[in-house]
Amino acid sequence: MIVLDDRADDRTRADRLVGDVTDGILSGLFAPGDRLDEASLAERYGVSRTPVREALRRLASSGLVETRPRRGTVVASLTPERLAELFGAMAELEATCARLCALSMSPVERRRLEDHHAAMETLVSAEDVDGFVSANLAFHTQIYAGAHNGHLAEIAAGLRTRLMPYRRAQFRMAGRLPRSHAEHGAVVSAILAADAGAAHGAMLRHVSLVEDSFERLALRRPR
Amino acid sequence: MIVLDDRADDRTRADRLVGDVTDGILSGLFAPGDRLDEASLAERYGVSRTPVREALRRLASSGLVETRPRRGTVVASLTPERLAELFGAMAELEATCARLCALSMSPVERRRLEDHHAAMETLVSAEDVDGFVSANLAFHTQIYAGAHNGHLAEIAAGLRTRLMPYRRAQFRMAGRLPRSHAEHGAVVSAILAADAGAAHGAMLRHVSLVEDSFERLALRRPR
DNA sequence: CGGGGACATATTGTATGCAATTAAAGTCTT
DNA sequence: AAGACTTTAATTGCATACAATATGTCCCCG
Repeated sequence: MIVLDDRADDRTRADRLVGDVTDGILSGLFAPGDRLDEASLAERYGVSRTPVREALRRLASSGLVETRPRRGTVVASLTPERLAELFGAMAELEATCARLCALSMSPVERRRLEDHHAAMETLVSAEDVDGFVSANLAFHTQIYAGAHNGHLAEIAAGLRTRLMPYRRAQFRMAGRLPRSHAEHGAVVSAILAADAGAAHGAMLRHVSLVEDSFERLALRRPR
Repeated sequence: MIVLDDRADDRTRADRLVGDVTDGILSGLFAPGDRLDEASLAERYGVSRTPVREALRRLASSGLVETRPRRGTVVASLTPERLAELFGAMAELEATCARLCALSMSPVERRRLEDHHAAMETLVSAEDVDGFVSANLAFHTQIYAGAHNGHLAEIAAGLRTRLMPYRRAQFRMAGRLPRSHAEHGAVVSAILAADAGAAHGAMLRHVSLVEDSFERLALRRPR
């Protein structure tokens, strides 16, 4: 039997739609406030309304879109206040993870974190923004994992993806790379020294500074 | 003209099912590990499979049930490790909120918190467990609100609800009421003194102790 | 007597049709 | 001409039918 492109994996259509629509939102194809009409999405992706509905419901529970009964779904548009809350929550969560890392990371984990941070130095000198962005994600993921609390890690990672679209241009700001790297250094040192308070503070400062740079960006290009 | 309770019932069937099935799980009607078959649920609640599916998906995203593609849905059974993670995450979140309270509660909020705590003294002396449980929820809710971060508050409140069934019997343990009240006292003092570190520590200890008492309970009555 | 495989059954995933509700356009009255 | 009511179009909510897949059973073979 000839199997067309449809049978690549056992993921359901709704699963794939969640990914596709998420990408659409993150890429700007669907802008905040845009109406996500079930029939149009179904046609666009070549499926029926049923899996589209399921995907939209899941996106709603993750906060990427907002659905009101019988009134349809729109891409979530975050008010500046709400956005600040999300950034603040993420900063606190990451700081908490860093604190737990300082307390409970295994020697191997500490070593890997140190190595990873050292390796990022190269990316900074080369001004390899894309490489840094990707390594940065890995760095923070290591922090989540080092907290040894899967649920905290889930929450933090979820928040990070959700805030991704609002952070894209950040690392392209002049001098942001070396600064981020230096801040990472403070976090790593504190964790290696098992200084919980310092790790918390350093991470809180780091993520909050990223937030600041976002806000300056947002002010320059409102809406 | 006559627009009294327009909010009467715009809830969808799926909305109601989420509530019903949640109650069923929390009340023990559906035990962890039980299979939640779409057709049976549809018949039981007198609806079609469509809203049942939607409700199950939402419950899955809240963590109350687990769904695997083409393999159906079962009531989530938390392993002891997973449960410990959830309690740990809640402890950290509440501690973070307490820390933020110490830093940023308004004078009015501090006053209200102090008053509320003082009023709980009466419930302790009277050994009014139900009253204390309810006042306890209000106490922690004030802490969430005092952090001035709606998203953190949402996460913390969600976790608290999810863990509710595992905490029910706790306050009935001998001597738990006065002890909890004393721990609250430490938190309140630290917040009133604007001592962020102490507030964090006191809340972390408080919630972790509650967790301990749960674990002793769970060990005594396994499954 | 045990194991592997084909078949049967049950359950989920998807599509489609209909009903209910909302938002909007148009009409009528004052 | 402005506002309110009626009507109309569009979209969501729900039900049902069909398709695809996992699970359980039975038989055959070793």
